[in-house]
Amino acid sequence: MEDMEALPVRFPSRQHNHSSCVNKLLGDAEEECLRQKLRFTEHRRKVLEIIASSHKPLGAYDILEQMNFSGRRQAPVVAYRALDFLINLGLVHRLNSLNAFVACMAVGEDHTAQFLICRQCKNVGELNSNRVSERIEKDAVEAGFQVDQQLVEIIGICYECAESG
Amino acid sequence: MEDMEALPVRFPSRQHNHSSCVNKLLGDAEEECLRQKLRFTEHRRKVLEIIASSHKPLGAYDILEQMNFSGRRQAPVVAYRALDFLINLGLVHRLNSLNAFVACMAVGEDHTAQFLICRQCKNVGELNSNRVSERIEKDAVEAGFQVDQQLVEIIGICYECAESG
DNA sequence: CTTTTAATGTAATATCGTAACAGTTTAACT
DNA sequence: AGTTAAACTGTTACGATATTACATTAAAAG
Repeated sequence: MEDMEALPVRFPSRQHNHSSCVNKLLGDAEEECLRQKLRFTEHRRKVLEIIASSHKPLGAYDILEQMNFSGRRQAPVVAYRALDFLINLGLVHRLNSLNAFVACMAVGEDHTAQFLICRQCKNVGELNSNRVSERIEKDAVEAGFQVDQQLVEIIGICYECAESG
Repeated sequence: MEDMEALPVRFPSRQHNHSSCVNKLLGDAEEECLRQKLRFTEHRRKVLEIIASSHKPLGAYDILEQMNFSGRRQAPVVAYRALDFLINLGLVHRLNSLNAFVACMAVGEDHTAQFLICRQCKNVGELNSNRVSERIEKDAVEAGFQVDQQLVEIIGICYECAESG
């Protein structure tokens, strides 16, 4: 018997409005930092803002380029430090197959994420399937392996790209 | 009801003898190249040999270092070209989370692989669970996504490391 | 108001990967 | 065999990604 619960999936549609999700994410970040007594500094806010403004994955150096507020070029490590922070907080995910970063689409939902990477439009969605993560966990354990972390990246064609040929 | 078939998993044990699997892999490679009329050149043989001699993932530059047969240092592109070839043939896998490469442990079995990466001993195993790959495929499709490729890397502690504390 | 912890600034460098192009070898076809 | 086409190699240079190290400043805790 299949599990019948709805499958939580988030894939950005074309007419999707970014500004609302940017605001949501910034709010979540502030809240979470307050709760955990962490500092949501300018760099961190800026990096989160940049990432959240794109559903296409951004490289660290792309982000860096957009950080030139003061006309001054920042050193790479500035971006990486902020990214590390945001990743630890669960606000940003790293896509290993692309060396790139995306904003989390399911903050605070205690989710395990599988990433859906469209090789045509380059958008990235998040499939939050507990069935997948549990299947992986079970099979790994059955194989004698204790799981700490799962990295699942699924490459293919998203719905909208498939529709429009 | 669970699927009761045995779960194919390959994780190198400590007393594992490499030389036999190196030979097996080289044989498979030759055979496959003959079948597909591809050339199994010196570089390709050497790179496969190097990778197969380690169950720990090797970076491209680690491999390169071991390619100094003629005393001469090879250019990086030499290693990358051979790696591309071997990956396309399914003899070598790339681990995206490590920027590193491992020999395939299930050549010719038409498998989908999930990698088990022990963060203690650094050995890498291969879980070839169709249940996992099918679960991913089904859930992605249900989410409107057409899957071309799955990347699954599982990080944790292998059986032997868990045993020995 | 001092201690100590966290974050930043800055420079340098390590690591990973590819582009471009000339030259050579191998295979395929008269 | 001789010619052509395709694949592979050698070499240089460079691009892209990421980290180390250390001095300085800002914030929180006592």
